[in-house]
Amino acid sequence: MAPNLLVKEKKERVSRLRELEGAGAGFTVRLAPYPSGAPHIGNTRMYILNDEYARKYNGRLLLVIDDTIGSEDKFPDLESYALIEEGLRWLGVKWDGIYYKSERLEIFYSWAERVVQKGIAYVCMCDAETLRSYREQGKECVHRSHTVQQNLEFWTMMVEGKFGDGKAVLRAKTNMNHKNPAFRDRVLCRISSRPHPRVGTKYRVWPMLEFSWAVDDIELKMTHVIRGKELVMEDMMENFIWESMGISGPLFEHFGLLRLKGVKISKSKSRAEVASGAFSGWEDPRTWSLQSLAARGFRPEAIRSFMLSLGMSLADIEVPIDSVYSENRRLLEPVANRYFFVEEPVTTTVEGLEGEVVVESYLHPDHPEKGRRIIRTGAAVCISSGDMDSFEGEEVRLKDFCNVVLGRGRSAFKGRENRELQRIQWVPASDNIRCRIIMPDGSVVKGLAEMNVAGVPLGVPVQFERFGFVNPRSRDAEGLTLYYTHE
RNA sequence: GCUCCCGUAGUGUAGCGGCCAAUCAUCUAAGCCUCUCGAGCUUGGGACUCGGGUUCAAAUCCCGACGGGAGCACCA
Repeated sequence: MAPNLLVKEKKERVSRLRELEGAGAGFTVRLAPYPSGAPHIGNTRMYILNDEYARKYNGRLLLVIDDTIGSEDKFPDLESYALIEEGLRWLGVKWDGIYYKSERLEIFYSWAERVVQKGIAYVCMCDAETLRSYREQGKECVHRSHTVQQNLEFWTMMVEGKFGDGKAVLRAKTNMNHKNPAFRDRVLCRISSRPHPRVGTKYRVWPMLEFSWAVDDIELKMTHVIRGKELVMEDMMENFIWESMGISGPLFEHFGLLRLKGVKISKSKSRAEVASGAFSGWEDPRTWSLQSLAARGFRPEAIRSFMLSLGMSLADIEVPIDSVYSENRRLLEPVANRYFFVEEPVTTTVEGLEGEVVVESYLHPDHPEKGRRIIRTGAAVCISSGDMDSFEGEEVRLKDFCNVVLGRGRSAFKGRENRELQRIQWVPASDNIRCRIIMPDGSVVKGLAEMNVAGVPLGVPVQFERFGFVNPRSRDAEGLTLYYTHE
């Protein structure tokens, strides 16, 4: 190959994902969201990486809804299934098949039996506390020495409902003296009679994450598992089970923990707030759900390129949310039309101005071909109270219109020629549209926009000059409701 | 405490034995441009945690220290 081609290729390398060991034909990975609320920005790293690797290797991406029974404060709900698919579609993630853990209990049961038969799992009837303290002490309990036959019987009793909730669990027989206390005889299956949104009370024994995956990573023929590194312990469990059974499983790949500075996400809190009405719904920006990002006018590609820029680094990182914003701004900036908006308006009348004035400006200063916008105004205009506070008594330019010495109530006209003055946005006092803007923290900013905004299409972000990008969402008699995207 | 992981500019990231007086993005400073405190253009700023070792050669390999993070749930 010619050397100049090599150089070119090196320059075009734009955050290319590193190669995965053993990736090739048949490459299969999976996405395993848990349906306890809408998917949020924090979940997208896992989504994007799996999706992107599946594309890179021309492989398969399976969507496996991880809807086991969960816990007291983390349980599946029906609404979330749809929210997940909707969110993923918006993100541009394409899956080649969808599975539900809740439909695969029989498969887990048969594996559980095999595991018991192999002698690498036993039914333990210690309560949670005893179990934990024994694990800490490295002490074996009496149940550990039961025979395979006894364990098989106990297991059958578990499945048949002879034990109450929490009265028995299936545990892996790893090693109670394992140097890593977290690895000592972990629980594989437990009993919960809580009704499941899809299968009700049909099943009472549910697998833990690591066991369900020890099964499904084989059953669904995964070649690789790309997951956060908080799950390395689970890899160890899966590997233990596979090794004990003499089968080989997929390769594990991890990425480090990502924290977004300026973003606090709690799915369970969001769910509670959405349910109580404290949040307006899953579109409420405070949920940081994909639905809310869509409502704010984010481009899914911005999320994708941001996540890809982090790569597969194992380091735990904290990145300011502004990095995501600047990624999105890059996409919005060239296409978003510009309009005037004034926050908390105050009226001032330009003295010495008669009749109606027609003001023309561009929809986008960098793209004159997009056309012009026209504002017809009288002498009375509204400006934001913030600008009034800052510039009262000074000569400023009402952008594209005229220069005035700003005063409360009345301003003195200083000519229309374009001069180098502080420029401020304004709207005609008589002809404007009321706007309410939902801010990322859930607060509402009220103000007035020029009338051209009234006809703007919903769902297409625009820029309110010197205010920020906003996404028009709905229109009613009260005016326009928009979501604030970012600066 | 125990186990594991990580440590390149402010924040991320590339590099993974010589081409590195270290890439890119963001950030930041100045200038140009612009009827937005936007965008664009130009120029500049800023980093291999520390200490040993291996080697002709180390950001890259080894050891130790220090710092950060995660796991130690009958959640995922």
